[in-house]
Amino acid sequence: MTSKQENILSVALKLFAEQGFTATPTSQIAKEANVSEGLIFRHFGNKDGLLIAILEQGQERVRTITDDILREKDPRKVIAHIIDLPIRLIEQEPEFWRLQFALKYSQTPVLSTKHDSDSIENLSKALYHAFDALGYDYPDKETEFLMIFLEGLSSVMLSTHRDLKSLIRFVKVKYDVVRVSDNSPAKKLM
Amino acid sequence: MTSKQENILSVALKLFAEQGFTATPTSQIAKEANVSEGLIFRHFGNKDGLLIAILEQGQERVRTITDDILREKDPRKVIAHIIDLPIRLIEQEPEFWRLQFALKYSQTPVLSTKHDSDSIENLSKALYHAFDALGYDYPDKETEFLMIFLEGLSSVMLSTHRDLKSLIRFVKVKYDVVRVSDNSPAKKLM
Amino acid sequence: MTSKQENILSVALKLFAEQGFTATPTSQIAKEANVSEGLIFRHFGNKDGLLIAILEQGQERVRTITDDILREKDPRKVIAHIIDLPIRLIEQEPEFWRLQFALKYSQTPVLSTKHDSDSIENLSKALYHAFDALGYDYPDKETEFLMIFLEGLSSVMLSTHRDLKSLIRFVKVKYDVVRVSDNSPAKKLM
Amino acid sequence: MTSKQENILSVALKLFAEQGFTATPTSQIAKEANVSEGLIFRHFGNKDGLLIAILEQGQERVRTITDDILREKDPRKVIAHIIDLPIRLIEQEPEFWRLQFALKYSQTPVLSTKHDSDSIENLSKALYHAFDALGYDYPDKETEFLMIFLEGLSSVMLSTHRDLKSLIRFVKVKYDVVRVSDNSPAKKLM
DNA sequence: TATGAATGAGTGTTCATTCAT
DNA sequence: GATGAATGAACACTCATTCAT
Repeated sequence: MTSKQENILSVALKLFAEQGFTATPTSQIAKEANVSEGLIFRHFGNKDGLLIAILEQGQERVRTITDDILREKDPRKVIAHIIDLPIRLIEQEPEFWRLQFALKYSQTPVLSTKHDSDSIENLSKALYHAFDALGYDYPDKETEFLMIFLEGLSSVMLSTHRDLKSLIRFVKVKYDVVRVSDNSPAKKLM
Repeated sequence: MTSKQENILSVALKLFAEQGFTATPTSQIAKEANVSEGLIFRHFGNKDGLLIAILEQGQERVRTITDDILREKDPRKVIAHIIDLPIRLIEQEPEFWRLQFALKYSQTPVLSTKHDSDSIENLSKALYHAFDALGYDYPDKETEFLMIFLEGLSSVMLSTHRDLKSLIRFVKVKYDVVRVSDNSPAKKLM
Repeated sequence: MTSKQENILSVALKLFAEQGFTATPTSQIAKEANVSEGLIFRHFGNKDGLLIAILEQGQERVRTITDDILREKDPRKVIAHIIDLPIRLIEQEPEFWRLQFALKYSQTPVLSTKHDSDSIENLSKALYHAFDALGYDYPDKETEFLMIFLEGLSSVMLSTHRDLKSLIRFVKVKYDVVRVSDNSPAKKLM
Repeated sequence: MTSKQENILSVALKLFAEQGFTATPTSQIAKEANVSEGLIFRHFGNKDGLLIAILEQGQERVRTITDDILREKDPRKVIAHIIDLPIRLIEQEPEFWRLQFALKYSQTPVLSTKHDSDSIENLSKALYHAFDALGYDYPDKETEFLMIFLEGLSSVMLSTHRDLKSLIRFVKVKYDVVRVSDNSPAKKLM
């Protein structure tokens, strides 16, 4: 991968995230990447190809993080890590995730890219096993519930500037996956 | 509002939801609404004006539903109704909500329409009072948590075809806002 | 001529003068004249018809002024009056003349309206006779020269905001058609 | 400047002069210049940009002629050259001047191009010095008078097909800036 | 007489994509 | 590999004009 290629990729990700995929002309990408417009098509075939390359590159980076979690054995730690996942991922590369969410609802046929469904599937399984190991009555429902909450959490993180750190701690306490310091008022919940 | 105007509005909502706002040409709207393209601009000024008209019309219908909930006094019923809200709203007009979510991430400046932030704000307050009345230790956090879950729930309902009825029941049981039938195994959770 | 018709005519003249004929939409005329757009077409057939009505109405008013001059017998007074003509006409209805000049170069096929060529022809003849009566060697050339100067004068009056009063006086002195007061320095010219 | 660019420029000048700026669609320019419509916008940004390019190109050519005059020292020759200017300029590029005059009255905001005001300003100064050097009592008025006549002369040349050669000779004799042949009757005027 | 909803041809402009160099 | 001139199919939008009421 030449430096020009990298350049195109990172500029395009930034612009797609800021302005949207369709609203970003290839001419603007070329200009801001200091590259001729033709080069984009030489390397990525067409505009969709460019988007796919960005998505694949991003998912590669995501996998390195989720794989870590999947290796974890302690069920409480699994749950805690998964609760931490949205904030970790989004803080690491907000542009990629903003684009990801935008595409999800954009009805662009390109969204037929595998998405991140594989990773999600694996995380769901890990979460199920964790809830099961901890003796939850309905580990499947608990899994679904928490995963959907995290989906919402990601969504809110991306569309507002709210500080969600304390909420995340609250959730961990709720699931009893964090050591509660004595001076913390969070003792009995629900 | 003439019948042609109604026609334009409903066709546009359908197409915007299916294909996205920017990806839908006004020419297509005109053709499918059996109307000249110029008429769209005569009535709504420009394409953004058409979108805004659709959004306002939809929010009007949303308000009639949320207003009902805000009149409810029993805290358990408030919570139950709010949990039911996503499925109620989305089943009633899935196209409107698909469009709403798409716009949220589309970076289109048009999304500066107040959104449904007013309704959400009011529902949050009602939820807070309900949790407070029921003696929850951290009603603010509980509110935030549940609202974000519901955000995720809506998102999932729109992007997949999963059946979420049983999950919703599970959540209601979790919050103890539904009469649990004897043969139901859901008694103690978490 | 109903009051609505008058209204359309005067609003259209104003707008045509300010923005140009082609650049002024009939919709704007209708709105500013508090009249439905259809009415314009009912009365004047089409947009060109409206322009022609404006032009004819204006030329009627012009003729009443030029006819006065044509009745004058004293050659010096004829010349003086004709020199005064541009400023008199333009100060009286600047909008009409701005429109007239704009049309002259606009290549709009409508410019084939007789223009004011009749009046100009008659004024030229009167000027010729005046110069002839005063013993000018080349009354035809003098006439052409002065008429063209007045054309330029009109043009400059319309396109700039220069004060041309003193120049006009200078021209009258040049042609010896005004009583020069003793304290005036303009005694010998050229 | 590629040959296609030149092509666009010359075709556009011709059409703008013949039909007017607003009345000439870019599609027609493209067709007659054997060029895709998009190319016009690639090179000149928008239709106004095309007009500006035409105007600047024309003014460049004008300056080479006026600069010649400004180098002249003999006051009589200065006056004679300036009297000759309209016919020289307009015969050289009638289309450019027809366009220039059309724009002057068109109320198009594009006319804010400096116009040829610089050149005119300089010519006025040269004329003033010439009249001054020749001992005219009111060189400023004489300058204004002649400049305005020339404005009218240009206007008439563009809007009619009259032959103005003999009038121009008459004017030069009037200002005593041309050698009068013996058989010419024009000796003393006014 | 007067309205205003409706039309449809056209206008300037954008943009992904191609291709000769 | 890399450029940038060139294309052509769209696109949002305008506007004179018609017509039922």
